[in-house]
Amino acid sequence: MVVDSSLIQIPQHSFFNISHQRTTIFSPNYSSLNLFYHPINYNIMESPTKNMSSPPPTTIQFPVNLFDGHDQKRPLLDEMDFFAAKEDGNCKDTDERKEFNKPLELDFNINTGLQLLTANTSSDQSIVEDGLSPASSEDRRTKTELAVLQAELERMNGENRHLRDVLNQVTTNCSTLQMQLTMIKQKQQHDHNEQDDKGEEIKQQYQSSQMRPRQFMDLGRLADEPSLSSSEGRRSWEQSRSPPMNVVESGSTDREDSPEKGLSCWGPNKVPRVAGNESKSREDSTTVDQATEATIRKARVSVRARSEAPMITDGCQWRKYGQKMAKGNPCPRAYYRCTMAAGCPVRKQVQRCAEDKTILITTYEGNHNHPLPPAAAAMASTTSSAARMLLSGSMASADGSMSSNILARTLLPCSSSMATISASTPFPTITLDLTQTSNPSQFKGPSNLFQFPFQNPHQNSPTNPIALLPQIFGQALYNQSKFSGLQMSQNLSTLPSIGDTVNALTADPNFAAALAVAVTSLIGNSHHSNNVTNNNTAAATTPSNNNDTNQ
DNA sequence: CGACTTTGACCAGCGC
DNA sequence: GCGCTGGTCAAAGTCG
Repeated sequence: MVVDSSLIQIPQHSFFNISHQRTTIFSPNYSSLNLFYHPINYNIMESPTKNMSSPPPTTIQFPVNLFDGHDQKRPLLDEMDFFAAKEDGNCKDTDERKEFNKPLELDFNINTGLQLLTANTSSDQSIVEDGLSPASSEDRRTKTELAVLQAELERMNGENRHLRDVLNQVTTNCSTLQMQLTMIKQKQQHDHNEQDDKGEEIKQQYQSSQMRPRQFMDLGRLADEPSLSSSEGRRSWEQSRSPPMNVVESGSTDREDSPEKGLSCWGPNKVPRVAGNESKSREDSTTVDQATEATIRKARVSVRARSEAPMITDGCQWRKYGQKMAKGNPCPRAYYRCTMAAGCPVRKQVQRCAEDKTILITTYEGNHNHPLPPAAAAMASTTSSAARMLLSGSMASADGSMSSNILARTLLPCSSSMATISASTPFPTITLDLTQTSNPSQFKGPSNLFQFPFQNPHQNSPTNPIALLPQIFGQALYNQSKFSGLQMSQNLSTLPSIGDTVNALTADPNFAAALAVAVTSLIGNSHHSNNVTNNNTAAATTPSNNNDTNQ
């Protein structure tokens, strides 16, 4: 509602009572002034912090800042078409309106940049002191309660966010410890078996079968526990042909200082350079940190997901720099590098599965050296965690691959068979298979490590496996085939914070109930409200477009 | 015109 | 040493 300051003039100490389609102006001089909105031109300027598409609360009172330099002896105003004065061409001028137009010609300034929900309480106080009706006092009390509830909402929001961060950190640490414990148990089990009555031949077979996975295990130790680096692990690594050996230069890493930091967002590093013979002369001088860094960089996370789109959207910006026909696959493999920051070493490969072309295989490699948007951070966190679990993994099996029970439980709580770790490739690779149907009820666990940070109402089909993808990856990996890139980018850039609010509101039923009571009490004062208004009011009250909140 | 994609060339590692 | 393969580069083309 845009009120031109030159249109109407209302005496001091008046205030508005805005309800749906009607605005009542209470004034000591006038009994009441009812202003009927033009339904079609219902356009209210709200605070910039609020959603512009959300209509105001159904019933709002706000003081009117007046200056009265004109005739106070105006006729008693009863009702008027609020838009008649501005839209003469569109409205039929009744005699009644013409009567009203006379006083509206007086200059008057109403600031309706409506801070409707954060009204000045001091002004409210002045209203009370000016001797208002009991009904308005009741409204003021309701309004105050609403303000208190909003403050409480914000406080709980922040608290919820903080607790979730803490929970994620604790869960991550727990997962790491769990894997390390399992690693120790398995090692002890193997040692015990070796000490029993197994012959040397069996022992050699076991060691042979363990060779490649042990590389990862030892390197994982290097990554997570530099002080525990074993010479065996280093030898295994140095005997490997993996390119990380050839790392000439490696940037500093923050992983040693704070593993959680590395998990929350891929830390910075420099682009390692592969330089054949040159690096060989430096092998002896290669530090553990460099090997670790190279290992982290070369560790790959492969995501299998059904998608008709040529590439899944993960929140990052990618630039295609090559395409090759891979052996044994009629579909070409595309190479992308991250372009969100100059020199970002992160790259990914996108290729369709040869057996099932509806499956899109995306392989990530490297660490981002720049801040990430929330959606990309969620993705990066997931893949980084997967890579770290891979590098610290101990779930070795005799066939060269690793069973993924623990990894699946920790990384992908929704499924126990989605994650596999492969040692058959030159680089340690973890594959997250999201093409399998999983039980959506398993997502309901209270402390999943990778809770979906926000939801998209368009894709919450629990029976659709692809719909589970964003829930796992914070929606970053969602198949974009059904949405435009613009829409998705907007969602990714704006929804996380909204999602936090949504989660905060929906997570606590008591809070939701309290909020519902507050909203109901607010809108209950309006007798002209309809369902649409109620919904919009709730949307304007809650700082998000919460489609899932049951109120 | 800048950003991006395409595509052939180039390089390194590996197996024979 | 040669060929194969994966990965990358960079010039040319395309697009908005």
